[in-house]
Formats: sequence, structure tokens, C-alpha cells
Amino acid sequence: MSDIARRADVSRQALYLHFATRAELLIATTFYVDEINRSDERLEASRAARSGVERLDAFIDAWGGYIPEIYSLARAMLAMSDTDEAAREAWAKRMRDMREGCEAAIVALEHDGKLNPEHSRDQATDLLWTFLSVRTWEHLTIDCGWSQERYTETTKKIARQMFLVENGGD
Amino acid sequence: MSDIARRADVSRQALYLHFATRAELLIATTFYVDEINRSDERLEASRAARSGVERLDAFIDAWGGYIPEIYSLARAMLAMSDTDEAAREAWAKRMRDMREGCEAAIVALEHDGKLNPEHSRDQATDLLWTFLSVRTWEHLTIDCGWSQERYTETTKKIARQMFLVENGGD
DNA sequence: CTGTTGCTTGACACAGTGTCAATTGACAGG
DNA sequence: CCTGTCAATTGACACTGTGTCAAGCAACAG
Repeated sequence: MSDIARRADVSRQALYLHFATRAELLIATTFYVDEINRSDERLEASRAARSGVERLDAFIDAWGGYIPEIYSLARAMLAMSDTDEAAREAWAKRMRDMREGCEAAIVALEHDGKLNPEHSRDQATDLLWTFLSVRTWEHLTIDCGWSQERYTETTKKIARQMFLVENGGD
Repeated sequence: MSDIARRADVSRQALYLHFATRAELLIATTFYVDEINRSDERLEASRAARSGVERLDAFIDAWGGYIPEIYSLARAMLAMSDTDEAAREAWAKRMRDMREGCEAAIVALEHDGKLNPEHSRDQATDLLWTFLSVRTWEHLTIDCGWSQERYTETTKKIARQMFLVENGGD
């Protein structure tokens, strides 16, 4: 809080006039960051896609490309979630919203008759949700040293490999 | 530290006679837990496997089954890694060791001529490493509500689906 | 001139980690 | 029996970080 106050050129106590706790400040920051990054517009492309495969690719590009923008904040929120119930719930809600995007992509595949019957809709959604989690991104880019581009391309490839009933195009 | 001391029926200061910092205590605990859980024996089965597919399955069973045993400690280590360099390095080393198990399973597949050429050895290793990470286990079992059994079975299934050149048996 | 608003300074409480000094009790060896 | 050592004890302290509180100040509107 001291660091933030200094960077914002206000007193530490002034922060508490606006945010009751550190967690609350962090949560408010997530909304602000979404706003300046126009997170909703980013996901527009995937909703506009015609085929299921297109939608899957577009969603992976959109969300996968968004993660690096929010990673620092995501880390802070995840760390906060260990001790703060409100932060945990706020982050969980954002992730549930993101899961809906995953589900919509899987449903689009299903609608095209292209969803691999090895996986139910729910299971495919859970798996896609996991591949696109911040932790998975963190592991592949930071621990494995993959570039951002390699991350999105490989994620698209394995998603097609796993979820498509016929391998539809690379 | 107070809590631990109380549970161990010693004074808080006695802990500092044995472990210089909280991080050091945590790191020492990981060695202890490995010892009482005979973590090396668990991975024996996968080394004994004849075919690559068998080895892959055995490794997923062994490591996947070990995660729940160490999860609390892993969480503590991961949280500590945010602030403590020694803890980060200790955890990273354990994970690098685990990655060798992943690589050995992938190499065994490769040796049988069964590794899907879509993925290089390194890439397949990184992906298997990611699927078997504590964070992925955490996401699937805790956030998605999967049972432990479902986690290992599904992980085996997607590993076969992704890494095997011909779908070899379910 | 006055009341309100938003911020300031400066103090404090509380929890947690890590340090230090003095003391105690057990135990082994001369 | 005395003595040194060792491991633990109690009790204090420093330092950091979060959150609270009170008093004061500057700007601004009516």
C-alpha cells in the first residue's frame, strides 16, 4: 500500500479513503484494467465466427492474447486469493465468465457435429478452460520458455487435436 | 511459525534453533514428506514398464496419485516461492526432476515409434509436464470438481490422444 | 464568512518474522 | 560431586505491513 501510494503521489492513508482494504483496491483495479483494455471487444471476434473451429481458434487467440496484459494483476489476485475471501470470489467469478466463452466455443463445435465424442460437452469445456488458465499460460511461457505466439499456436493445435472429430485443417 | 510450534509442543524460538527461516523449515519438510511417502518407490513402476504406452500410463498414475499427498505442502511452497528465492529454487528443482520422468515416458514412446510427429520430443515433454503440474491438478479437481480417479483417467486418455500416433487402446 | 469535501500528518494497534540475552534442566565425564 | 555442554525455555526487542483514528488544512461553493 505504501508503494502504491508513493507511485500515485498520495498519502498511504488516502488510499484507505477510497478502498477499505488492499484486496478491495486490487479488485477495483481488475475492473479498471478490463475497461482500459476493452476486454469485451477482444472477445467480439470469437462471437462473430461462423464455424465452430473458427470460433475455437478466435477464442484462443483473444483470451490467450489477453493473458499477458493482465498477468501481473492476475498473479496479485491469485496470491490475494490465498488469504482473502472477497478476492477469491472476485477472481472465481471472472474465471467462471471466461469458462462461458470456452463453453460457447465447444457448443459451436458440437453444433457443427465436429465435437469428438470421446469428450462430453462439460468435459471438453473443463479441459479447454484448463488449457487457457492463467496458470497453464504461466507454466508454458515462463517455466517452459515458450513464446506468446508458440503458446497460442500450440494451444490451438492441441485443442483441434483433442476436440475435433475429424482433423480439420493445419 | 507460532502455530507450528504449538502443534509440535515446543516454543516458537526452538524452531529457529533448527531452521533459520520459515522457508527453510518448509523446504526441509518437503524432504521429510518425500521420505515418509517413499516417493522414489512410487515411480518405480513406470521405470519397470515394458512398452512406452505402459510407461506413460504408469507415470501418470504414479505422479498423479502422489499429488494429493503433497498438495498442502505444494501450496505452501508455491506461495512461499512468491517471496523467497530459496523456496522458489527448491520447488523448481523438484519440478525439473519430475519433468525428467515426463521426458522418459515420451522418449519411451518415441523409441516404440509411437510418438505423434505433430509434437517434437521437447514439446510433448513440456505438454505432459503441464498436464501433470500441481496447478493443473488443482484446477481440475478443485475448480472443476473432478474426482481423483477422473483426473488420472482423463489425463491418461488425453495423453494417449495427443501423443500416440495410432490410438492404442481404450 | 461558513460548511463541506478531500486530503494531509502523525499516532496507534495488531500480527507475523526474525533476533538476542539470560536462564534452566539434563546429562556425560573427570 | 562438580563442571561443561547442549538443547530448550522465557521474555524482550526490532522491523514490516495492514488497517484505524484524530486533528488539521486548503480549496471551493453558497
